Amino acid sequence: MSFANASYALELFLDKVKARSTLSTTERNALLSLPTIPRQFGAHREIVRIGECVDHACLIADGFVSRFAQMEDGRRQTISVHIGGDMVDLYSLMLPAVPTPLVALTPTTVFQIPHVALRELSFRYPAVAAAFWRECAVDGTIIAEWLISTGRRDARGRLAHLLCEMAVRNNQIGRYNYSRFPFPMTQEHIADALGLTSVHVNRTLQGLRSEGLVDVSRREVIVRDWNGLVFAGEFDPGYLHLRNLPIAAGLATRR
Amino acid sequence: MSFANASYALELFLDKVKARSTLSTTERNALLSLPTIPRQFGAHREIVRIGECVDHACLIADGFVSRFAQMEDGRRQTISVHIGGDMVDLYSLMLPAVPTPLVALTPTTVFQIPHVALRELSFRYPAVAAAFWRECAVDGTIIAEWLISTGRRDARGRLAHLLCEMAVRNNQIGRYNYSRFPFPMTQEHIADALGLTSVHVNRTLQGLRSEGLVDVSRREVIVRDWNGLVFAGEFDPGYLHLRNLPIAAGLATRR
DNA sequence: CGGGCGATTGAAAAAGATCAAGAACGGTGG
DNA sequence: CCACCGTTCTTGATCTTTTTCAATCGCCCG
Repeated sequence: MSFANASYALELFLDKVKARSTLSTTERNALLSLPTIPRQFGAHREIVRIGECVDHACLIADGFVSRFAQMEDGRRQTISVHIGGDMVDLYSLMLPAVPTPLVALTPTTVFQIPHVALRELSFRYPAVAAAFWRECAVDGTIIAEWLISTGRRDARGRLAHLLCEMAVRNNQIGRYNYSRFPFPMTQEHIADALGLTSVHVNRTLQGLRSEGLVDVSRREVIVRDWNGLVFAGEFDPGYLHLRNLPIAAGLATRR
Repeated sequence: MSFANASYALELFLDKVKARSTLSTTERNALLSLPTIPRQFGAHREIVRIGECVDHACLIADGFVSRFAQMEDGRRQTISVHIGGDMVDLYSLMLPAVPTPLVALTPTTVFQIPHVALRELSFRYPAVAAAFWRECAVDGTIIAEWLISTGRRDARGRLAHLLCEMAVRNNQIGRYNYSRFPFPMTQEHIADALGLTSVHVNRTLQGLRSEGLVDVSRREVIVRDWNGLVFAGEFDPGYLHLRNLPIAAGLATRR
């Protein structure tokens, strides 16, 4: 089954926006009528290049995308990863010069939405402008959470936290549940996202499997013990700002 | 000399906004007439508490403030640090529930600006709204840069990067130059900002000093070799989005 | 069937954490 | 001005985590 059509993607995005902001019917419909330019990207293709000055934002319909920084010696740090329904670079409306490139990890369908259209929509409906602004703020809190994880958790904790986040986000778009979702990152990609080496990710993954917490393969994640994984990652989903999260009890909480 | 008056603080903030957005005279004046509620905080006092739902943003006039996350076992990760002229939590306009507390490291003068006033201003002047939104986006890129640093640089690189950033930001508010600026963080604070232990920060600091790059004390930073420090931290100030940065040649660049 | 990418393993080295103790510093009260 | 106290800094020794390097394995795809 294919998820690669524009109105479906816009609906996924709207679902997420609705979980964080309140919009009237008119505003929702206006958002759903945003113009879109379909684009296909093969695996490993760059969706936006560093330095480029973009005049559109990218809405992912299907696929898996990551944003990363690259150092001169080749080291990489992934800043965010994205799945269907994510408006990957809404912030580009305010900062059109791309600081960190976007790459497709799997074949990906993207709908480009012109900045002019987004601006016009925000101008006509202040509530939509606020909602967009709020989405950007949430993106910031997610990056902050990654910083916390990278700065203060060991490899096992970081891995568990990342997997929990991806479980919840996949669940939110309604395609999958917590116990099993697609996960096309290589161990190298995971390492880049967690500030580790792929060798260490490999060994840590084996640890999580042998603890009976989770199985991670190149295609998908199978969660064996959700509460255990949440505990290992000290995962508290509040930072994702999704209302009505059907999370099981026993979540770690930060003081 | 005291920097603790509201119009001076607003001017500092406006200077930064102007470096990133274009505003008309009317808009600038409107921004400068924002109402402010002065607050004083002693060292180690919490400026906003976690979980609290705020109805104002905090503009720092004078002092040094940090935002941090705390784990259950007491480990801390600092997410951002702030100096005079920073509107620390503009994002709270969109996400009023405080996810990470703010603490004063030194005696600090804060001017609280009511959300209603900020909202009214943005409503009347769309360019101001855009400027605020852009400020939030820049805050996000700074956090992303911290993530990159924490994920992919060793202790020496992280330290150098942090010191370069603070040099530039202090310089931007026009009080100090690159070679010497106040820096009231303890080695423990620095460790919390870099995802290290204070012991390791201590040793790394000694390394930087013996390399002749920089002297860091509890009061101030004295930069001995700016280019060397920039190189050590692979520092490229672009992410701060400050126009007309009078940076010396020889900056590291990311591909 | 072959090639290539990604996963896996082992051994050794390095970076950083931990623990514990002592020195220096900064501010306070007498 | 000095003595004292708590905080911060400094140091050494040791332990742990993670990286590095190098080799092999295995699987998927053309």
